[in-house]
Formats: sequence, C-alpha cells, structure tokens
Amino acid sequence: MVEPPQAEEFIETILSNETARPPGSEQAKDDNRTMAALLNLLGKKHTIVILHQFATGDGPLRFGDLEEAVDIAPNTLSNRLEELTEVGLLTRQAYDEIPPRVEYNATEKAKELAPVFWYLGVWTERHDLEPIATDDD
Amino acid sequence: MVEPPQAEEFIETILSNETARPPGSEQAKDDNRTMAALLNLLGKKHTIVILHQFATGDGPLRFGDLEEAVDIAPNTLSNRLEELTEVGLLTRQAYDEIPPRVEYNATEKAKELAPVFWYLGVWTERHDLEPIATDDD
DNA sequence: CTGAATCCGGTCCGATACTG
DNA sequence: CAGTATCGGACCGGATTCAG
Repeated sequence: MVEPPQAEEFIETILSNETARPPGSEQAKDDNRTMAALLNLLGKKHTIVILHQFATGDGPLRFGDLEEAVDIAPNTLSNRLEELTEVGLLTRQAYDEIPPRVEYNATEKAKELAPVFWYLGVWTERHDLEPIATDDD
Repeated sequence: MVEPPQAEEFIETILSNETARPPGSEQAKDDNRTMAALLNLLGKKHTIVILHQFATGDGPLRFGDLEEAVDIAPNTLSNRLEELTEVGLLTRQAYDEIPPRVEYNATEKAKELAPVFWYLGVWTERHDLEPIATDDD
C-alpha cells in the first residue's frame, strides 16, 4: 500500500465535479446501463481478482502468470480474458514465436479502475471479515 | 453523484498514511487473507449490487425492497443476505409483527466500503464498455 | 512449450410454488 | 412479508487434448 500513485489523481477526481450529470438525462441512463453491465461483469467469478492483478502490477501479464496467481481453471481464465478484452478493459497481443507468447495489457479504462482495488486494500487493512475476526469493530 | 459526503473522509484516508504496514508482516498476511475472502465474496453474483444499494441509500432495507431493486431470485437473495450478515457487513433485525418485518442495516464496516461503489459511479460516467461504446477511448 | 478448446461432473443460480 | 423447497439450467472446475 503506502501512498500509491493513484492517490493524487483520485483526489483530483473527487474534488473536481466535472463529471456530474443531470439526473434523469439520457447520459444518466447510459451510465446506469454501463454500471449494470460493469457490475454484471464484476459479478462473474474471478473477474475482480483478475482485474486486481492488472491493477496492482503494472507490466503486461501472460496467461500462465494469471493462471498461477489466481487459482483458476484454464478454460474459465480463457473465458474471462476474452470477455474483458471484448469489453475493452484488456488488450491482447499474440507474438508469433516459439515458444508462443501472448501478452495481456490493461487499457486506460481498466487502469482508471485501479483506485477501486487500491481502496479495497485500504479497507482490508482496517477491517476484517467476521469469521477471521480478531479485534475489529 | 455530485459531491458525495464520503469524499472528505476518503481524502483523509488517502492522505493519512496511518494504515501502512510492513510488507511480509503477520498483519500483511492477514490482510491478504481478508482481501481474498472479500474478493471471493464480491465475486459472487449480485453481492456488489446489493452492497451498492446499502451504500447509496442510507436507511434500512427490507427483503422486498432489495428483491425489486436488484432483480434477483428470493432464494439467492436469502443466501446473499445471510452471507453478508455472517461476515459482519449487514445486521439483521426481525420484528415480531403481522405482517412480519425484517430490516437489514449496513454496518460501519460496510459503510466504509461505500467509496468503492461511489467511485465505480464516477468511472461509469467517464467510460463505457465496448459493446455499448460511443465516443469513449 | 504456451494458450486455449473440449468433454464431463459438480456447484451455483433462477423461476415458481409454497409456508409461517 | 419474508423467506424455504424443489427442480431445471447455466456456469465453473479439472483433466485431457489440440494448435501454433
């Protein structure tokens, strides 16, 4: 954790109100649809963990990297990567080499999702979930 | 959206480094376990949307409220509410009346998760997901 | 050798019907 | 109103197999 680079940008976003929209407007409706789609995506198993990997690390990640970091079946991982790529959160670049190499990169869009995971980290430092509970609450 | 009350508190959290921990410490390991458990929970279908409801609204929510707001099967909703309660993110209070009434409230812990959902809203205002894409990227 | 498609078994989720 | 019971279907995990 410790003072991540996102912090400044994050604060900017919070303080600037440039993104506010008239409620009930067309844009607001689009936002709701996007939000629904996003939550639906995040709701799928492992999606969050995968994005978390891209959000915390910074370089490109390969199939094998994720496979061992996330504890996920290869077929499911394949599906998630495809979904995330289709939706524009990841880019996929295949190099025609031997051994073959495929690199996945987070897009700008995905990187701007990073604060979410970073704050999740902050939260985790300050709280526990009950079953593992210690002295919290 | 528009300048949520969480913003100030959020900024405080970002600026104060009080939560930082030595990496590799015992606490850090606990954090990782908690994080894994949290992500695992958030990964389950509808969990995020449900928490989002509690994060945006402020009063208590009843079974029926959620059922119509979230578009979820009652058995699944029942499961989620139980999970979230067990884990200490929600409290459940049943009133012995007719008709019966059960109120769910977000705990402090859950409320401190609100910035996540709020920022998700900010993100949604600034981006789209590809299939619905407009002028983004 | 890596990334991913296929097949199958298990688990989770949705829809409806039903109970206190 | 707030759930539970049941069942069918979608989704996920694991092993194997395939392609480049």
